[in-house]
Amino acid sequence: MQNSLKTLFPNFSGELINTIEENGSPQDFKTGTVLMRTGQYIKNTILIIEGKIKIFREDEDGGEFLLYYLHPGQACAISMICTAKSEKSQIMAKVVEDVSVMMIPLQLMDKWMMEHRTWYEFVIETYRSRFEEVLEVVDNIAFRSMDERLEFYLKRHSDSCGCNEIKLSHQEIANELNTSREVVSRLLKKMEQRGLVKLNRNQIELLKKN
Amino acid sequence: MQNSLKTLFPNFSGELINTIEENGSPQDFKTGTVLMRTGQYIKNTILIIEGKIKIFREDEDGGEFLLYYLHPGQACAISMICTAKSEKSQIMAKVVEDVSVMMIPLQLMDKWMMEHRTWYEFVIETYRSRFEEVLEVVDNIAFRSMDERLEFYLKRHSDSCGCNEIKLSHQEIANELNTSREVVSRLLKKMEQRGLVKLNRNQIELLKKN
DNA sequence: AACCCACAGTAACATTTATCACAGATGGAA
DNA sequence: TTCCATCTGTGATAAATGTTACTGTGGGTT
Repeated sequence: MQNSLKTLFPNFSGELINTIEENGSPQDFKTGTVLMRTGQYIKNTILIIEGKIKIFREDEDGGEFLLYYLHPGQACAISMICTAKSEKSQIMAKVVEDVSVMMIPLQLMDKWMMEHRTWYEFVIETYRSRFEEVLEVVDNIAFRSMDERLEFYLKRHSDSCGCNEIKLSHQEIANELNTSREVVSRLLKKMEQRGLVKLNRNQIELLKKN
Repeated sequence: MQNSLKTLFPNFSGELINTIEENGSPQDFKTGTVLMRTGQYIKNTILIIEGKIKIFREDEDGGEFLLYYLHPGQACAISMICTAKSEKSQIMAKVVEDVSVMMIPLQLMDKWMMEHRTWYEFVIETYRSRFEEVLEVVDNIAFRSMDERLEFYLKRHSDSCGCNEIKLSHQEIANELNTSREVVSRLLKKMEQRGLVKLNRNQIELLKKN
């Protein structure tokens, strides 16, 4: 574990790593677990060691909208800022690939910010990059139509897993883009005709165009 | 000026106020000035003393999309986080009501974060609340249709100015919601029929329902 | 007054997206 | 194999939004 932290968070000082070891509690969660729910109070922040977590918004009718994924070596930005006042969560966090995480009590956040330069930098950078990512999401829904958003979504997925096969059903994709399955099926079919993808059951293969 | 800072940022310690006085440079900008442009490097952060600044995204074709407004007593969250590396701006900032601001060189940010507890808390809180605001924006475009978004937009405006008369042309509103004037006109007309607003030239009066 | 111009209303039409309805395909379980 | 559940494809239609085109209106200018 010590090893994992060191390699996953290479910028952390040795001292900080030790502090994390002492104060954090390692935990595992199965795919499907909801780690955080809108309106719920946040008591911990999370460092991801392994697996994948989906961060999304949910509306009253249960509609979803994907914001971003958290991967190993990353942390939940939102929880890191809800600091002192242990604010309510404005997002949902759901495990999409079995995770192993390090839970860190929120009350340590402020302390560490002052004591550990590398922690401070990590928090700021995490927050900055998440904000940026959300702004990109805003761009997509504000300026682009469904077909472009779908392409962007697929590309992001393949970037994130480093492979060209995306193992998701049309329904799942539709959920994350907050549209309907039929729309996704149709648009994917068009993409296939344009030679951008190859469609199989439960799997979409991205064909590099270049 | 000293007085303004004290009243506008009541949580700042006296010491911090002095430091700001010494290092910041007060500046005024006229309505219409673009303070920050997408892709531009950020060298300063800004405390708003007076006036109003609009923060929005812009696409390749010049389409706009409103994120939020900055009022007196607030600061530009984005610039505060682009800290050390003086990152590029991902947003546009435009003066919509003559402003008087305090410019603070970015290289002081990290230093102050460590030295001034009240500055640290202000930055964190600013960032948290802006993130939250942007998430609300995401909700609106992801889950709501144009008529609901328009109502929300009008309400936000009247809240922000504390009055019920919104002095904007349909065109301006359409720009900020990234739609067309015709659509805004249509929807406003429907709202008038439902008794929610009263329409005048260059002015929309919100009628309290209840 | 005569004119101009930004603003507002509205009809007609195009396009995009959502919804409904159903059929076929695939793979695993019995 | 047979059966069933899930996934996928597709047409028909509805609803929302965007686009084009034109009219009217009010205020300010000359």
